[in-house]
Amino acid sequence: MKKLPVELRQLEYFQMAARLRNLTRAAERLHVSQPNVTVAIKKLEHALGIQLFDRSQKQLSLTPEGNVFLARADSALHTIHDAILELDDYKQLQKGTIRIGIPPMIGAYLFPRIFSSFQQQHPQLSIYLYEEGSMAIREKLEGDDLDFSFCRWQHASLSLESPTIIR
Amino acid sequence: MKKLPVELRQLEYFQMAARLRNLTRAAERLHVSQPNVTVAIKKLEHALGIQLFDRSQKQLSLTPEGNVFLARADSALHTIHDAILELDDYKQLQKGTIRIGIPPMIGAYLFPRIFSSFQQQHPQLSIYLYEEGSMAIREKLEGDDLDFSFCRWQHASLSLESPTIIR
DNA sequence: TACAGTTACGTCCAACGTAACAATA
DNA sequence: TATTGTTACGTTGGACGTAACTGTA
Repeated sequence: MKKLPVELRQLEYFQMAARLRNLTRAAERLHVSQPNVTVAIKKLEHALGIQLFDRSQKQLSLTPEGNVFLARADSALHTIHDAILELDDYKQLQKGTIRIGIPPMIGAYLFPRIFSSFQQQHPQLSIYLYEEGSMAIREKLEGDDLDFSFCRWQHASLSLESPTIIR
Repeated sequence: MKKLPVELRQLEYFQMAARLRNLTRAAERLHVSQPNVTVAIKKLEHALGIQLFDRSQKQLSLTPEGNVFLARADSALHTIHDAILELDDYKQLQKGTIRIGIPPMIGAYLFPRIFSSFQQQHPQLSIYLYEEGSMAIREKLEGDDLDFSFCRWQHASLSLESPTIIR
């Protein structure tokens, strides 16, 4: 595997410049001085051995190769951005509280075993257990007062359509 | 869009360390000194606010979060790697020669118009035109002596199965 | 003691901002 | 002349390697 001749910052500068078609405004948005954007993109072009922008007009535009590369840069930056969001969720889960709704009938007989084994695996998690009837649970779940619940009904409302499986 | 707190080099170091489960050997493979790998990964962990490696054992291993992040890092690095390969192809095309096989019958009547408009759009490309019979063209194509051809036959050989469309 | 990882430190490159310059409408 | 991009330059943060230190089989 050859070493990558590209820097993430260069990709970000290029992405912004390509979107705004204007180095000055891109620099403002990126909170850096304008020459840095010029230089970063020039270095990127040199590293890739290809011209990304057409500078012949007043309004700069992407070359065809620039367009190709932009799509890839978008994808890579998006992937990294998502990874960070994903880890943020993870962190929140690690120190957070899980609010579970559960009907008394199930809760009394089935839940204790699950609960104690879960607590062993995730000692940093607090679990708040709401033992209530299905209708009350449904209301709390829709109001985001519960994270999830064990219960069952015929017609789920639209706001609760995506099922989540946690193992 | 918030600024990314991550560097590509950090991702590369992390990726190699995760694969080899050994910072010393990772450093060798990456052609950098071993402390740099330690520091880079620590900075990455700090930037992400999460622990990527379990260092409690002799042989280090990924934490669950580390595994999650590795998949994303792999994806991002792969995307950028692919982008560079794609541009390399593009560059080769830009300064290269396209070798086209075409049967005389088609070539004489249909090709001149296409050829001249293509030359206008890509003046840097040389086109070598081989006007021959289908069997001769097929042999040259399979031997990589032609880039593509216009012709038609019943049973294409296995080495020519992937069709390419260039517009 | 051998091996893997961390900490400390001095060096150097490259990213930064400021400022001067060039080009185009 | 106003606007946008480029070139020049001095400063500095951070990535590097060397070396000393820590911890564990």
